[in-house]
Amino acid sequence: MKKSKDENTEQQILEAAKFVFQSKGMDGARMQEIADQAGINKAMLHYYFRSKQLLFEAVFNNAFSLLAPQLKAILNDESSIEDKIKNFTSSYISFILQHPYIPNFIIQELNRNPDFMIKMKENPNFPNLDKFKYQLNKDIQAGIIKPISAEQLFINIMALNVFPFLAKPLLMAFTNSENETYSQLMAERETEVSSFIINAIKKN
Amino acid sequence: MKKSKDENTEQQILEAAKFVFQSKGMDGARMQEIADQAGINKAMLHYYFRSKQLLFEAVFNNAFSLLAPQLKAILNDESSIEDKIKNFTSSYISFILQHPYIPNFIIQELNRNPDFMIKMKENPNFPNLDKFKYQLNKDIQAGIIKPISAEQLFINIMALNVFPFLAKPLLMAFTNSENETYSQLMAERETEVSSFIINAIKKN
DNA sequence: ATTTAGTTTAACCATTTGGTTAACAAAAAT
DNA sequence: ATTTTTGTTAACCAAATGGTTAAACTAAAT
Repeated sequence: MKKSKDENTEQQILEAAKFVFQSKGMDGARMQEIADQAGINKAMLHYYFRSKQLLFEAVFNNAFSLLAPQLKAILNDESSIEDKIKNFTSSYISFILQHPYIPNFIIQELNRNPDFMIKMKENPNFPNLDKFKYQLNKDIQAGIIKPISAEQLFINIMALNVFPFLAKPLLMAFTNSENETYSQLMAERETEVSSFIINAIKKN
Repeated sequence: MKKSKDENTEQQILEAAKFVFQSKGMDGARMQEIADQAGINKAMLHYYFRSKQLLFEAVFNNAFSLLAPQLKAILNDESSIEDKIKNFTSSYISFILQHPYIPNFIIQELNRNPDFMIKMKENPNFPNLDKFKYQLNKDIQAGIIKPISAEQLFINIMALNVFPFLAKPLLMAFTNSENETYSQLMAERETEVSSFIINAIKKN
């Protein structure tokens, strides 16, 4: 069997497809551009992935499976609520530095085709809020944390972490920053965001 | 001159284009679909707007000029910081109910083509943070509010308000809600978000 | 009544695009 | 050594797409 050769090509295609799909979206991406980016013939894309749709789904699933563990950490590990918030904030920011296009890509494509989410949810280890909710309610009853629903707190944590990267062009304009100063703003958020959240929910 | 007729057609085109562009984006939108939606011949689109690009820009600018006043309110009116946060939160949520596609559309298209923002910024009455910053610093020095940069606070306010609508499909999955229960969650946020922010920044 | 100017349509066009095919190359298996 | 399987390419194809054109239609101005 030829192994090295085709696994290599398949990987090259996925790399190229990831680059093109994540920067232009499903509708804006062109099969020819992906082939050029991978340095191969366009027919190879169909040889390995059959159609644009299936190649796209491969890229999307890859991206989603990178994001999921980030979320599981905050929802299911054993640390305290306060530590979870701190850990999530700092790990999310370093995640973004490695995969800057992922959040935008996922949000954009989910809005284009919300059915994607249905398939994802069928996965039995799709993250859920149960543990986080239980833990939060315990802290609320113990009087450590002000009353808030787990759903709302989860949304707030996600919002404060993810939004600044989604809305980068808009926020750069409003805060009157260049690329560099905006990155600085984002770096400051690593501590800023978690203390903001903790101030909001902690009883004094 | 025939006036009523053509102004009507132009308006119908804009309505249809808004619908199609805002739900499918520039790349996903088809001129034929816009024409069908408007109930007219495809050639009319070019007669009135010359090209897909120009028609798109008309729709984009319309959308943006609906959003801008929302932001100006929080940045430039005379109320206290606390009131601004409350007002923005509740007015933003009712804005979304009237124009549910706008935030997604703007964020998506700005990421596709950040140069759009450059033209917008050239507008002399493009919103800026100066007044908000001055007002916030005064409150911080007076000891009413904990130290935080105006940029970070502004980002946080935007994030908490806008993100839940951008990430609706994702958050519906995580919070395990259907359309109806998710709308309820959003309704709760009208008070939830502003008290969350105020708790985070107010000195006790 | 006729000219004039703007509006609308059907038919058409060139290009782009996702996808296919048939022939060729290179390993593996026999 | 030769057959078979797998990988790769260039050329091709049909459908879709943004855009154009020339003719027909409409209503106001003369």
